[in-house]
Amino acid sequence: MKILIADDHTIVREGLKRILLEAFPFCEIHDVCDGADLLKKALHEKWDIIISDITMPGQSGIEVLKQIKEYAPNIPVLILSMHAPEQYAVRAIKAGASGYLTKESAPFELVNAVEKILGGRKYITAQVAEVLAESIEQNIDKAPHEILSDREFEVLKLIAQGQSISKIGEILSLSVNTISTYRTRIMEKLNIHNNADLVKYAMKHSLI
Amino acid sequence: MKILIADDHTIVREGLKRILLEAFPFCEIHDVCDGADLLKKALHEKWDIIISDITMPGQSGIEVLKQIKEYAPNIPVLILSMHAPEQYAVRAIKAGASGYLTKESAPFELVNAVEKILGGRKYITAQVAEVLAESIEQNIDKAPHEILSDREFEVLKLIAQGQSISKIGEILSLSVNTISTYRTRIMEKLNIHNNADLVKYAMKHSLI
DNA sequence: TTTAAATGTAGTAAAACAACTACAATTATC
DNA sequence: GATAATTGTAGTTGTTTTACTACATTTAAA
Repeated sequence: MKILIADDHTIVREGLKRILLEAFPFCEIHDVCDGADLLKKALHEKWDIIISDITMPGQSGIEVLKQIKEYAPNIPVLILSMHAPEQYAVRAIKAGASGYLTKESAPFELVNAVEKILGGRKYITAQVAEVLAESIEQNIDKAPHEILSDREFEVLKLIAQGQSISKIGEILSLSVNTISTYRTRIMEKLNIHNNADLVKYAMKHSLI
Repeated sequence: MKILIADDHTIVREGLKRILLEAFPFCEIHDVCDGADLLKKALHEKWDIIISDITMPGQSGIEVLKQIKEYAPNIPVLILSMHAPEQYAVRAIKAGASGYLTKESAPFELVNAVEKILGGRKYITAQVAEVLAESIEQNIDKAPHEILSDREFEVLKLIAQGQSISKIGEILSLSVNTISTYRTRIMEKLNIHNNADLVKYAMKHSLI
């Protein structure tokens, strides 16, 4: 059995390996530390499951997930994030993840998830199920930022973190103009008129 | 040997345990998941070393660290954080930490750190040393914004309110370049590198 | 009481950004 | 199943911002 782990924190990767090896002593585990490597490795070798973080240098985990799903739809991906499900679970599942766990989960839950996913099923915790259910309801009762597209959301967070427009362009490998367009659309959608309010918005909604 | 680990992410805690047990097979490791438990456990038992995250629910790791150092100054504490040293290392060391590592470090570095600290020394990486050195040159007893000049303070507030540089120039009837210079000086003094952090700073200190 | 640092102020040139416009590909909606 | 809206993406152009540099006044330190 081959498992691929993606996480930018070495300690986390190494910890994960040990947890998984304890449960699956005969599995072969590889790891990568950013989105680019993840994509490369995911497509060039055969894996039984990929376990990936969301926030990594370079492309976000969701982006990479989409690409993996495009080119290798059969590799199941379990997202293991630090963020509460409210923030990313829906996007992750929509992008094709087989499960969404937070790093607050217990190891046995991780192991359960891996087993279930290897069996061809999805692993949806009660918490994730709840936000999924909610997300199906109308946009009316959504927080404004939930109507942002994936890219817009990504850019919102980067701006709120203090990244400049051009840096974001670099990070996402997109034209500066594209980022600028996203920013404009974000501000329209959130009815906000400058970066400062955008930062405040992000703080208020614990997006950063 | 008794080690106490504090981190809010179960997976991280469990991973850490395994890494440490591999290096120190006979040690006894306990773990807690928030600041309150950490403090309680730290003071009610005897530990050879505490390894703690910074961002935890409830009190921050730094807060708890200060309290531990107040009541049990002899227990060495190693801070293991996700944040780059620039952000927290100085505060951590000042609060009495014996070392500051990020989760990007390799396991062997963690083990090295633990060994050195158990030997009664401090473990300071080159990166941390650098920010420490810088911090000495700065005025750290005052709240940073207290060292701003009047004009600088005025500009800080306007920026944090979302005014653009040029608008501020208009408001204060000064050249745009002048405002820009103030902004630069503000950022130098507050050791901040973008408007977003400036907004966060202002919010944190209730300046807006 | 010199000397050094901090403050208030701008100019210039280069870099970054915003505002439009545009268009193909999705995705909703009717 | 056709039509409208949304999303992902950029180019062009004019505006804003930054990064430096500079300099006269205050203020603080030796």
